[in-house]
Amino acid sequence: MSATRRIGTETSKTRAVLVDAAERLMVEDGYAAVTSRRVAAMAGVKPALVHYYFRTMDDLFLALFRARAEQGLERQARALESAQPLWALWEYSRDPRGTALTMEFIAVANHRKAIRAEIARSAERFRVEQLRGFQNLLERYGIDPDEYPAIVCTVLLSSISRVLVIEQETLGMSSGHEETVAFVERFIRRLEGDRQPLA
Amino acid sequence: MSATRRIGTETSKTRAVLVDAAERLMVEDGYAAVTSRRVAAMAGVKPALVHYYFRTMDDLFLALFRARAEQGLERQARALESAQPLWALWEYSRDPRGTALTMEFIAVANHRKAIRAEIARSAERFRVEQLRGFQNLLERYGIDPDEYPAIVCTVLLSSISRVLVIEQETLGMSSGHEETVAFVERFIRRLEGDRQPLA
DNA sequence: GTCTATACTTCGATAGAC
DNA sequence: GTCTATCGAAGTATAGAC
Repeated sequence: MSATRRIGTETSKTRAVLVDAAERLMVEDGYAAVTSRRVAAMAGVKPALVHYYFRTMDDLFLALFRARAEQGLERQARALESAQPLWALWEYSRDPRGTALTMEFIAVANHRKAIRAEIARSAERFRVEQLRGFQNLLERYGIDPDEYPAIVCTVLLSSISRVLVIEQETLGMSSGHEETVAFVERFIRRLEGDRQPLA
Repeated sequence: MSATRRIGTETSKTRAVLVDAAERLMVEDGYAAVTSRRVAAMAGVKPALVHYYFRTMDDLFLALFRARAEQGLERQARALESAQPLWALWEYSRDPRGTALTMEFIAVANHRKAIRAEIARSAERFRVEQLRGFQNLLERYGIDPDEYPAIVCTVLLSSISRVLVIEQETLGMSSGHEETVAFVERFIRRLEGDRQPLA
């Protein structure tokens, strides 16, 4: 391995295509399916090109993770600023694609130490941002913070949505889901009324 | 592949050692680390022996899964029959080892279709058994089933505990955990009092 | 920027000796 | 029951031509 090995630019169109292909493989077939050969095949290029844009496969995983985490943070911020923040956040958290990706990355974290730190840092940031939003919200809605602390609401919301999505999407299992969704939405409705259709 | 290929007995001592090795690898390094070579190395035998006891690696995954699922169901049943069922179930659900294994199997399910059905069936069984226990419990404790349906309690308990364990064990992340645990245990304490030390 | 060609590793699986 | 030996497939990664 020479120290001067060439690497493609980060703004390349092909690079973005490779990241998208990696994402599709990861969501549909699991992280073990994200190999240079299969990513290249899905993108319609040759495997060597993957290594031209990403020195190692870890670099590709990290590029994908960072791109999606960035988008996720923005989406969460928009949800918190919307007219019905709880509804918006609940819907966002139940998005199957994002959760499937998150779960695969957590699995990756279990055996690629280089990636674990990045994921942990990002997860922490999601939580902190969401907590900040919840603190404002619960105060606005007049919730007693001793009875329902904002941080607890944050953890509960992500826990419930995540497990529901995993069971549904990955395992095709849904017993108790309808009732749990109704239970959560009863709370939200009490605070924000019925969900208004988006403009 | 001849149709008469030899296969070792299910009661073999070595076979059990191989299953244990597979479990350790899976928990510590993720499912991708469970290869015939590495399992054999950890068990102190040669790779060919793995294929003598398990025709394919899928067979090994399934054997591991079934064995642990069986143990888990028994443990859950004992928890539900104990003096403080909610406390016992809560503690059982927060066991790190079991959850790490569960998460890896869910990741496996995403790309090994043969294993998905088995996991889904097992998860369903856990839920049904726990639901049955909760229905008795909540009635005994005088909980209004319209306000807190047993099935919802079941889903909530598994969701919260699972996400807490993943974040803690896999990512080393713990913000909000203490508060969430306190929140859950406040409910349990209201129904079953303080946790009594085990005999 | 993309390719061909290739080195090296690890994997699943099997046949057959002991 | 356990081993040696081995095949073919698939993986990561690199050098160098175009």
